[in-house]
Amino acid sequence: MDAAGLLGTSRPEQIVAHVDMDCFYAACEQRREPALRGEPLVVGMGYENGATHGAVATASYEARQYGVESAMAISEALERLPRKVAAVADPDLDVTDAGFYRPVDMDFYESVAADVREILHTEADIVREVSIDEAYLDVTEQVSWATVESWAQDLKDTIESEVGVVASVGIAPTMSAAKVASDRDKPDGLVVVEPGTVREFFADLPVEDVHGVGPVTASELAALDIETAGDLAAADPELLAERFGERGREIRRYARGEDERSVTPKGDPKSLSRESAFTEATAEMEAKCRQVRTLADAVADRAQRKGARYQTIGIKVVTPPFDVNTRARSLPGPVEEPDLVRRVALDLLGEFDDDPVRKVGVRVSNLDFSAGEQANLDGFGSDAGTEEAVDSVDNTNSTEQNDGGQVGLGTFAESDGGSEAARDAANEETESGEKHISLPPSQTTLADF
DNA sequence: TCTGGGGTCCTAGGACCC
DNA sequence: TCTGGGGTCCTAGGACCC
Repeated sequence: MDAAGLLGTSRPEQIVAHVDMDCFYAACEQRREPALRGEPLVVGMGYENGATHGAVATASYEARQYGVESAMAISEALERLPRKVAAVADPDLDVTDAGFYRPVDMDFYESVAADVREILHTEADIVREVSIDEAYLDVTEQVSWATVESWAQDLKDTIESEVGVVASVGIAPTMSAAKVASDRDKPDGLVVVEPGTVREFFADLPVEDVHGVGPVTASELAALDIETAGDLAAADPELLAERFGERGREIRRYARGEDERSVTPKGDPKSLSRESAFTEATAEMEAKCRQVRTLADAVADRAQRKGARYQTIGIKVVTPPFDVNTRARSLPGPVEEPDLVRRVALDLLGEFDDDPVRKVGVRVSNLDFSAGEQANLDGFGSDAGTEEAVDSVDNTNSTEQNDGGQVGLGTFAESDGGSEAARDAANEETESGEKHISLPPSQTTLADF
């Protein structure tokens, strides 16, 4: 509609900075435990001190020297880089070729990331956080191409002196180029890609470096003799579209330095989920149910803290060797009802009764953030109508929410007016025998689910 | 190399409606 | 009874990102 939209690329050059913390989890551990600085250090997810299961979340550069990479199984990492204590005890091992292992501590990393974020928001007008350790900044209005490098150096210095972790920064006229630039000279990198040089900058890079090209696409591209970003930039767009759909055109545009995206702050999440793996695959229903209940409660709790109501509840079940199954069920309208998350998740899990399972997850999606405080009132009101939890297992805190004399909340009773009638209607089958449920979207008494 | 946890977007098929 | 075509919503899976 507006001129910028019609003109596309002719919009004035943006100046985009991509800020990427260097092996962030490891850096946080080193900040907390300075003796770990300069040592090979592995931070493991699903890992407990002294154990061998889990996967590498982050490895320090010293640990990477030994071939330890992120996403690698801890067991394999240990083969390449033994634990220091093990090496001390074992005469066959060299203590100098050993390292330290720590479990992930997200709460701590979050607190460090918050400190970094504060600096980013102080130093840039527009910030888009991509993950805990990465963000795009739009600094078009505050610096020029002539001054951006010293601005970036100041930013890096500030982060290091105030927070104690190191960032790499890439500057470019597009987001995709800035991202690659921040990675170019890690650790402690600072790379500026001037306007007009983006395609040239990409040309010799392997296709995997292009945003949106993962292992699967890369090997399919290799079969087409497309191995560098330059090859991709020069490839026939129709051929790519045929092979990869719209994404094919998109990765080609990125490789050519064409990226229309502008930096916008991140909006509300689209889904919330929790998952966790069993130490080894189990077919035992009781164990699976217990896990799903725990995850369902955790997800519902997060949704509540974020003020999100959800219309779809789903599970993920990973069966050996590594088959990912998802099941989901949508409700007539968004709700905030932890008990429902549990019941639906357990119900969906029923399909996998006898299957060995290595991992389960619970997700809510179709989120609605519009409710605000009304969600709490709704949630409370509907609680009264929902009968006791089906499985009466751990009801240790069942006493709290019961009466409490909530007369003071009478003001909203009006808006809840027709609910009881609607409820009754919904719980009966229509005369024709169809199960036609026509609840208004805000209705939360969905006992049938 | 048997593989953690939290997300996003895209695609394809089926149901359903007009 | 058979026939069109378009649109939307839902589910499931896949690829990708960090």
